[in-house]
This record gives sequence, C-alpha cells and structure tokens, in this order.
Amino acid sequence: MTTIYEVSKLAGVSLATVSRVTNNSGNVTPKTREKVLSAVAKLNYRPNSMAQSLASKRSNSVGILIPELHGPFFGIMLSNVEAVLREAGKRVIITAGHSDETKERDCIEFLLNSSCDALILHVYSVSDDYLIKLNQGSIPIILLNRFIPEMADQCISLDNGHGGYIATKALLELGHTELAYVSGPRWKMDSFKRLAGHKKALAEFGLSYNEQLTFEGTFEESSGKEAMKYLLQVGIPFTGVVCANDEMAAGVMETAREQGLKVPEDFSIIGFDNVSFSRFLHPKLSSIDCRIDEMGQMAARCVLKNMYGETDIEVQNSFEPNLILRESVKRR
Amino acid sequence: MTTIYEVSKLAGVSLATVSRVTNNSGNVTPKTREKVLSAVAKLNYRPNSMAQSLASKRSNSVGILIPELHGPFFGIMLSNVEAVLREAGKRVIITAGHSDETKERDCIEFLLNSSCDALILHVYSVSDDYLIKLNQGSIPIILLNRFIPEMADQCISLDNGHGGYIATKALLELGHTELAYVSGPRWKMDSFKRLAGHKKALAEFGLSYNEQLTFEGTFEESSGKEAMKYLLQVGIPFTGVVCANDEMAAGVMETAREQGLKVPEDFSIIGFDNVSFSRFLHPKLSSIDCRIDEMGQMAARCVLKNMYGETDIEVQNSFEPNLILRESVKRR
DNA sequence: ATATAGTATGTAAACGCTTACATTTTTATT
DNA sequence: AATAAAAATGTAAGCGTTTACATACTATAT
Repeated sequence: MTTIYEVSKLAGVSLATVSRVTNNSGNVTPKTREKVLSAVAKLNYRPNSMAQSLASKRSNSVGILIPELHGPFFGIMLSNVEAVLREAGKRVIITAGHSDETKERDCIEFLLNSSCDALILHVYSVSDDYLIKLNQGSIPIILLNRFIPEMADQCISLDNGHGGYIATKALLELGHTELAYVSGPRWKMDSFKRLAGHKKALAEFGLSYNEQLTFEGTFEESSGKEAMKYLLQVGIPFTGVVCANDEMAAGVMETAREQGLKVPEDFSIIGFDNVSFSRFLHPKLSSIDCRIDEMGQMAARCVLKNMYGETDIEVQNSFEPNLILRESVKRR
Repeated sequence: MTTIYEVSKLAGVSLATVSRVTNNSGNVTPKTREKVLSAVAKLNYRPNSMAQSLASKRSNSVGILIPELHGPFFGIMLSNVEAVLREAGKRVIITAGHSDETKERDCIEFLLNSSCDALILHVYSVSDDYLIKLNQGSIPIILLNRFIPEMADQCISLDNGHGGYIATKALLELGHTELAYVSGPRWKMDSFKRLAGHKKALAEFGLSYNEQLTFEGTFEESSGKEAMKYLLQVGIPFTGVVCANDEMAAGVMETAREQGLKVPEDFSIIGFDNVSFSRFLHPKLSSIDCRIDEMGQMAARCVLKNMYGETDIEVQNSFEPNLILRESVKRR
C-alpha cells in the first residue's frame, strides 16, 4: 500500500503539501499541484481513510437506523438518504432496529462505537427520554418520522394527524357517513395521531366516532384481513373504510373480495403511505402520500448542515401529507 | 472524550492491558480485568474505532453495492446481508449503483476509498474484465447474483436458467402449449438465461419457440403493459404467459383486465422473483422464488469466512429457484 | 532454595494521516 | 533596492489505538 510519504518523496514536496492537494485545502502552486498529482497517479495512491479519520477527528460517515431495510416505505427513505449523503461524499452505515427496543438500543450503541459523525434515527420503541439524553452527547442526531418537542429542530416528521384527517375527510366529502377505521398499534405515535385526525374529521362533519367500527391492527396485511372479518361480524353497516396503512388496506380488500364484496361499489377504501404496490392492487388504492422521499433527503441535508457546515441549506421539519385519489373510492 | 490512556491510569495498568481486556485478547488476571472494567465503566470509555482501525489495519466494515436500496428484491437482500454482518459486529456501508456503469464504478471507487475490509457487489453494468481486475487487488470481493467463471468461488448466484425452465415447464405441464414470454433486457445475463431456460423447456416438450410471442421489456410494470398490448395486437393465440419478473407480470395482468380478459380463465401467468407484493395481486401471482434472503446471508457469510477467518462456514455458490404456484395458473 | 516454564504485565514503536506553526519564497509597495 | 505583506511550503507533533517484544511475576519441579 502506498502512503502519503512515498508520494511526497516522489513529488519532491513535504507531506503537508501532498495533503493539501489531495484535500484541496490551502494554497498550492499549480506547478506543485501538478507534480503531486502525477506522483499520486503514478503510485496509484489512495489516502488511507482510517488515518484521515483519526487525524482529522472526522470519519465522514453517518449512521442510519431504520426499522427495516426492506419494505416499500423504509426502502425509499433509505434510498434518498443515501443519495444525498453520498453525493456529499459521506459514507452511510446502516442498521435495522426491527421496532424492538433492545435492538434499537443495540444499534444505536453500535453506531456510537462506529465513530459516526452524526446519526439519523428512525425509531419507534426507544423512549423520548432516552433520545433526549442521547442528544446531550456530542454527536448530532436527526430523528426521522418522530417528533419530540425538546429536540424539535432535529425532527423531520410527517403531520400524521393531518394525514388521518384528510383521508377521512376525503370519504366524508364523497358523501360517506358511516366509516370504519383500521388502526395500527395505538402505542405507536403515528397510529395514534392518524386516528386522532380521523376523529377530528368526523367531528367536523358532525358525525360521532364509533369505537366498535375501529379495529386495532398491526400494520400488516394479515391484520387487515382480520379487521374486515371483525367488521363484517360486528354487523354495523359502513360504506367507507379508512386504513392506517396500505398493507392493511390490501388485506381488507382481499377479504372483501373473498366475501363477494366489491370495491368501490360496496364500500370505498383509502390507505395510508402510498406505497409503491398500491397501484398494483385492483382497484387501485387511494392513499395518503407521505413524501418519504423528501423526508429522507431532508434528514440527510440536516446532517450536512449541522455536522458538515453546509450553510445554505434550509431545513423543513414538518411535512404535510398529500391525498392521492384512485379507483378505490367513489361517491356515495 | 476519554481515551485508553485515562483508563489505564485510573486502573493502574498499562495501555496494553486495557487493550487486552477490551478486546478479550491475551491473558489477563480476573482481578486486573475487574480493575480495568470498572475504570472503563466509571469513565464511560469507548474505544475510538478510527484509532483501532488504523492500528489494527482492519476497519471491520464491509462495503455493499446494490442496484437500488428500495424495491422488494434488493431490500430483502440487503436486509439479510446486514443482519448476519451486524451479528458478527461488522459495519455495513451501503451504496446504490442504479444499474449504471459510471455510477457503479464510482461506488466501487468510493468503497475502495473507504477502507472496507471486503466488498459485496451486486452489479449489472460493469464488465467481467473490470471485476476480474478488481479482484486482483488486495481486497476480497463477493459477487451477488452474478457468475464469472474466473471468480467462481466468490460468486453467489441464482440458477436463472433453471428458473426460466421450471416456470415454463410448470405451464407446459398444465397442458398449455401456446406460451408468450415477457423478457427483461436481453443484455442482462439474468434475462438472457431465463429466456434460455424457457426455450429449453419448450424444446423438451417438443414445442417450437416463436420469437413473435416474445416481448423484450425493461423489468418495469409499464413494460408489462406494453408487452400485453403488443401480444394482443400481434394476434397469435396463447394461453400462458411467462414473465421474467413479477412487476412486468403485474403490468400484463392489469392490461389484461382492462381488455376484459380474465386470469387464469383466459390465460395463465407466472412471474419471477416471488416478490412480496405478488400475493397482493389478484389473482395471486404464481412465481419463481429466488431465495434472495438465503443468497444475501450467504454473501455475508462468505465475507466472514474469507476476510474475518470464520472457518466453520460452508459456502454455497449456486442457488436453485423454487416454483411457487398460486391462483394465476390453471390447467388448460 | 533454585532453576524453569508459563503466565501476566509493561514498553514503546508503529499505523498514515492532518494541521498548527515556522520558515521560505514570491509579490507588491515604496 | 529595500521593506512589508501575502502566499507557498516545510516541520513535527499529535490523533488513540494495537502489538511485537521485553520484563516481571507465579507456580511447579528439582
């Protein structure tokens, strides 16, 4: 392996000068730069990044923790984070927390031990207090899809309440007055807020919320099926179903089909997340777009701004979801 | 930041001893270990990984290059690679090559500059020669989903030919004799081999291959739609469609529905990849399972074996795909 | 008690860079 | 031509570990 020392020797300059040209820092005469560059080329020199990190106290790597590496939602997020970070020459170290508190902590610990310059965390299970404490440390942290008042300007989050609100409102405006709701686990803030938005829309239209028409699922397709079975068995009539995510909506639709019910003729349905496969469903699923691509990019930009001193970046902490209407809804 | 030096001081031992206990290397008296450990705890000491890397000439990080970070296929792969690598305490640095030669090279360059101990590459666009040359270098490389004879034991790949073969054979055995084929880009080895498998199965059943019933798509849903339009317009009758991936199969199914054709009544269809959303389709799509989870794990294990000296790992270089029959096919 | 292996600990030299500071060279000013 | 200021380059001290190697202990056998 060739080192900076050999380059400096061949080029006939000092270590410092070589470092200056390879880092484009400081002033170097064009002639000297040329000499160095040609030596670099001749020796096929690559700076040793470990040494660079140690000496500069900066690893140029950013740790990412997301619930899952696969899945339409997280995948897009990750994809966008990586794109802007790599564009800026930063390394991306990934870990998956699987929505489990112990695992999430382990991952954070792992990233902390990895000399990351900053962390982008998409966590569910770890407590606010834990994160606030973590934030006292020396390493900058960005929270994705989570809002904690004490660290508001490090949070990039979706207005889930508004999402739940516009989803429900969309059906209400189409004349539906009897709505079922398929929620995610209520302890997850996202689920909770989406449901709150649902209730708000109902109230605004002068309708009462019926707990019996609400099913608490797991965000998985299977629980969408269960939800539909439950709703049919309860027997309270409804003409619209609002789901807290698209997977569960797919489950609802499948069970509906098995029962001979047609969407949107027999009932309208709307999902949440606007995940890629929702357009593969039949009928195509209406949904709430979460702008996860933008959120991912923003998280990365935040890091660039906070840690790497890119000043001309303006941060947007909160994102408003968009309503996407497709074939799965129709006027009552 | 507390350093090993402060720990050694507080514990009243030398640097070397601290290093020994934090790394569980060498022999240390229980009593000494205790002293060190308590000093570590008291000072909340974390070894500086950059310094460790520099001194030990090992970064404990593995570079990954995959075409996309999102998408059902690559996501699962990545997920499994990460899981086994992190279990072993290795850092995973990810990059996305977007199936573009320049980008793929850039990513590899980037990873090479990142002091990775090993690379796992899932690349399409870069040439065999390039990879062979890369392989001459000092850093171990594993190729995912690609086979190059010269580096056979560093390749983890699917038997695509066999996949194409069993997909087609499945329809033939159900009595279909007129089959259309929706291919991926033929320059991609995967596509090419799948098609070859298709032809082989036809030949085995004494049927002739009709180029006119083959459409070369892009692996995207939209080209599945185009494929179906093309096939209908050509007007040659067929009762089965074999697709080189599930996205295109979804496109075919959608266009079929638009044209009033029913699956599997009017024709049977089978996809490839057995991607997660294929069970959300209606009817549920039959497909070829690629065991990408296992392949991802295996790639990671290869690295563990080749680079990190885990001896008791046995490597499987080639994976046989599995046929998954669902609602989208029926006997002729 | 003494020699002999071990075993446990310590010493100090890398590892390959960056960077503050010192020195030299160049350019501009008078 | 002399001087000051600015620009280019060099010097060398870290950065925080790991790891040969050296040394100091223990325990066992004599």
